[in-house]
Amino acid sequence: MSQHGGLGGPGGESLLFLTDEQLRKGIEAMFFAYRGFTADPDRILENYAYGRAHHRALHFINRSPGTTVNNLLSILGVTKQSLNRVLRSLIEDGLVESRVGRRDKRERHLYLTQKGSDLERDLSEAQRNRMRAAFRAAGPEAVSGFRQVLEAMMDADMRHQYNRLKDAGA
Amino acid sequence: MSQHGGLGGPGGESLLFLTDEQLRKGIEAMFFAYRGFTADPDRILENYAYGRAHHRALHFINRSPGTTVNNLLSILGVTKQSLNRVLRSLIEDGLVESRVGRRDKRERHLYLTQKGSDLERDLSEAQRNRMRAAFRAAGPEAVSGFRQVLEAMMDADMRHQYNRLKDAGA
DNA sequence: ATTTTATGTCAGCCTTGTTGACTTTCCAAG
DNA sequence: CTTGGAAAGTCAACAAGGCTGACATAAAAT
Repeated sequence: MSQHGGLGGPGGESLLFLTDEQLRKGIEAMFFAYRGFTADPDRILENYAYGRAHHRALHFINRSPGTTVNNLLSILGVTKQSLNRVLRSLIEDGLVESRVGRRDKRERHLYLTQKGSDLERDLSEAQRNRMRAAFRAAGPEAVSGFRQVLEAMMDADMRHQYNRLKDAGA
Repeated sequence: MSQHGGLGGPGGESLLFLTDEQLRKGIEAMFFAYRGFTADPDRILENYAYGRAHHRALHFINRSPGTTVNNLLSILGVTKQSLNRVLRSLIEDGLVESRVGRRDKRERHLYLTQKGSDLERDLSEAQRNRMRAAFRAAGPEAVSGFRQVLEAMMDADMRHQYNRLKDAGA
């Protein structure tokens, strides 16, 4: 086993926190925290015929209005069939508008309608409230560390997606 | 909108990091990081007839050998029917042993067999490797902040479960 | 003119969650 | 000792949301 920690050998001071025990705590923290992270939007979605997949679509369309289907596909990391099922219901219900591209007419550009924007706001507000409470409780330095670790945990291509979004909105 | 930040009014210095923009970055970081978090075990599980649900069961049985079904139920937060399907296949395939309770014979105490322990080790090693790389890249202080924010993000009852596990293993 | 790309759609499958109804076992209170 | 209720397991039916494969259409690119 890779049990580091304890005795401060050469470089030991930087390995002190990397025991399997510490790593397992991190793993379990991710597991339990993610449950909390999704709990509030999930509760709201129970009142609709929508699930987490719809929430994700609404979030990223709101985030990048006019985004194409292909773009959304690569961000969400699902198949087009899977996404299409979600988008179809959102379009039918009038939460998302799909406009044919002007330059490239094959593309569909996605926008939230007022109705879609309203639901997105409800969902993200619930999620932001929890995030805000957690950030407030932990403090600014903890928040910085939180983000650093999460960024380092992403796959490289997802980190690029994340950074494109991050920079676009800032 | 609850756009704080900017101008350092009364208490402004402690709210500087709580803009909706910062919160949204935190939300997206959680989303993308969780994908990375599960990616490696998922890849291993493709070679078996198992999924994430089996991984979770193996993890927590390994974590608390002899735990009862009810106990596992409350940790995993699923229905007994859902867990039962997973446990049944793990028991049939000889990865988990279910022993009738000595004091209360209604209870089943769950243990990993050698085979179950082997798979659990593979899965958790893959997950730990990523966590270790992220922790190493971010540094000890970031790790502390990471854990603080995640703990604050959990539901209260999940935080209790987490702490019981945390203390037991330490 | 042909190929590639973007999108949509149909059919079918899997995992993993749900509810409801029911049985068996067995501890514990009356 | 009987009975109520808790713990566990099972069966059936269903839904969300992933997946693959096959196919259609329109439009861009070559």
